[in-house]
Amino acid sequence: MSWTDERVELLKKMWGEGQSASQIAKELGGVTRNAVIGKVHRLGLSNRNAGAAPAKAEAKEKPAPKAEAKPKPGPKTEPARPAGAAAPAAAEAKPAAPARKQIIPAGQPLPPQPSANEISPEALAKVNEIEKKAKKLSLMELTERTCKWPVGDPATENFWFCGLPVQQGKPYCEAHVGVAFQPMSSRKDRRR
DNA sequence: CCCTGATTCGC
DNA sequence: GCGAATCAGG
Repeated sequence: MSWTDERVELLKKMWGEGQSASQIAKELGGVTRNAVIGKVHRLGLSNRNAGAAPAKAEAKEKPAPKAEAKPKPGPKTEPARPAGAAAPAAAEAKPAAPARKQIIPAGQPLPPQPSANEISPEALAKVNEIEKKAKKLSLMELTERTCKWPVGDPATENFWFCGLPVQQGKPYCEAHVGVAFQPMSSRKDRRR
């Protein structure tokens, strides 16, 4: 595969969105993350920060900068370099969820959720919290590293998958891993 | 161990 | 220019 215009464009786009090199590589296909990173650097867009945190002051090194570089030969004042400031990742506009109270209905045919088991109350609270931040992805939007925790009623319109970054290895995000993998305890009364 | 980006350097 | 290998973190 070669770096065609399209591919480079997608690379720029994704990198700008903060996607990781490996994700981009995967998306592009035919290249490794190394290739992506290499390209990113060659394109000179390694800095994902444009005009942010110039705090650091490093003007040292290069004791003999022979030729004098004229940083601003132009007479006009330049705004430094807006570079690819791009969008700072403003969260997607939430489709103003009409039915915001999607509290899980009573023990319905819900997936793994141990319903009101005795999971760490904290864990549950945590889940409720992150579910607000959930990406609310559809089945087809799920990827290798998006939390596949289902939320809502599959038979309803307001059904989606968490979609947050998964915990490495697991199929769920940190919060959901917390409630998904419980050391099955409570139900120890197998009166079979 | 999984991952991340950064750099090097032979091609 | 390209990207595998390697490095340096998390």
